[in-house]
Amino acid sequence: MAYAKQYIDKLRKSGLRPTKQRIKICEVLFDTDKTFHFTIKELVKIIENQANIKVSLATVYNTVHAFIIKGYLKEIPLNSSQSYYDTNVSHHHHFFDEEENKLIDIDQDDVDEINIRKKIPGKKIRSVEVIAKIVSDNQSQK
Amino acid sequence: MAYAKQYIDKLRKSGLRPTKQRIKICEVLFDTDKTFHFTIKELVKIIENQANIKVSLATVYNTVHAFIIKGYLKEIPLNSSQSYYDTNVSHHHHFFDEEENKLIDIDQDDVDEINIRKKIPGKKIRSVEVIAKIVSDNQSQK
DNA sequence: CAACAGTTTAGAACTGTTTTAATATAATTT
DNA sequence: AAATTATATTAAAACAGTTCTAAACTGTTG
Repeated sequence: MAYAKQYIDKLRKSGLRPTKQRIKICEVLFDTDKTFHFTIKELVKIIENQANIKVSLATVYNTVHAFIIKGYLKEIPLNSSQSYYDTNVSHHHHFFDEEENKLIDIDQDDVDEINIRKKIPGKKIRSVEVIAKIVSDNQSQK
Repeated sequence: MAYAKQYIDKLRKSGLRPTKQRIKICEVLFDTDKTFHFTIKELVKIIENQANIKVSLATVYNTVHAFIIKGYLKEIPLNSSQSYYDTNVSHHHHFFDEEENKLIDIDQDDVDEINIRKKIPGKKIRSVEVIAKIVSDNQSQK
C-alpha cells in the first residue's frame, strides 16, 4: 500500500482512473526493482494468487496497453504465439532461451552500439533491438 | 516449369512428396533471386492469383514448416499477430516499417559485428538478430 | 448525493494456427 | 499398368491469444 500514491499517479498519467484492479496490477508490475517479464496470462494468475481481487482479462489487456503507450511497459519483440512484456523500459536487449522459453535481459552496456549503415529514404529508426537465441552448450552439436 | 526438378529436389530433401500444390508453393517462393518476405495469408493469395490451383491453408502451413526445419526458409523474429517468413536464409537483419507493415532486409555487412559481453553459464548463442523499427521521418515528432 | 463519464466483467467474436478425418494422390509392388 | 500402400489435400472443427460488446458497476464532479 505504501506505493499506492505513485501507482495512482502512473495510472492518471496513462489516462486511466485508479481502480482497485488497476492498482493491483501496478503492485504486481512495479513493486519490485527487478525486471519483470510476463505474459498476460501469467499476470492474471499472479494477481489471482496474491489477492482476493478478481481481474478480468479485458482489464489486464486494457491497462497493459495503456502503460505501453505511456512507456511504462515495453512489449518484447519476440515472435511467439503470445506477447511478452517487460517492466524494464530502458533501451536494452534480450536473450531468449529456446529450451525454457524464458527471456533474459541484456543491458545496453553489454552490447556495442549497433550501427546500421543501410538507410531508408524518408524513414528514421525508432528502435533497434537485438534478440540472441540461446541453447544448452553441450559441446556436442545437435 | 523450368525449375520443377530443383523444386522436387527441395521437397524430397525436406521429406515431402512433390505434389502439384507443393511445387506451386516452390514456384512462388523460389522462382526469383529477390528476397521474399511473406505471411501465410499473402502466400495463399499469390498462389490463388497466379494459378488455377487451389491450395488449402493446412498444406501451406505444412510445407512452410518443413522448409523452415530444413533451412530453406527462415521465420523472422518479429512480434506481430502473424508470422513473417523470409526466403533469404543467410544471416542478416531487418528493418520493420511500422507504418506499412513491411520488412526490409539489412545485409550482415551493413551492421557491425554484434558482440554481446554478457554470458549465460551453460548456454551458447545460436543466433543473433537485429530488428530496427522505422517510421516516416517528418522532422516533426508525433 | 445525484448524475455522468469511465470501468469491469463475462462472454461473444475474431484472427492466426493446428488438428481432424474423409477423400484423393503419389509411390511401390505385383 | 493395375493393385496396394503410404502419404497428401481438404474443409471444417478446434484451439489459443487477443479484442470487442453491452450490461452492470464505480469513481468523480458539481
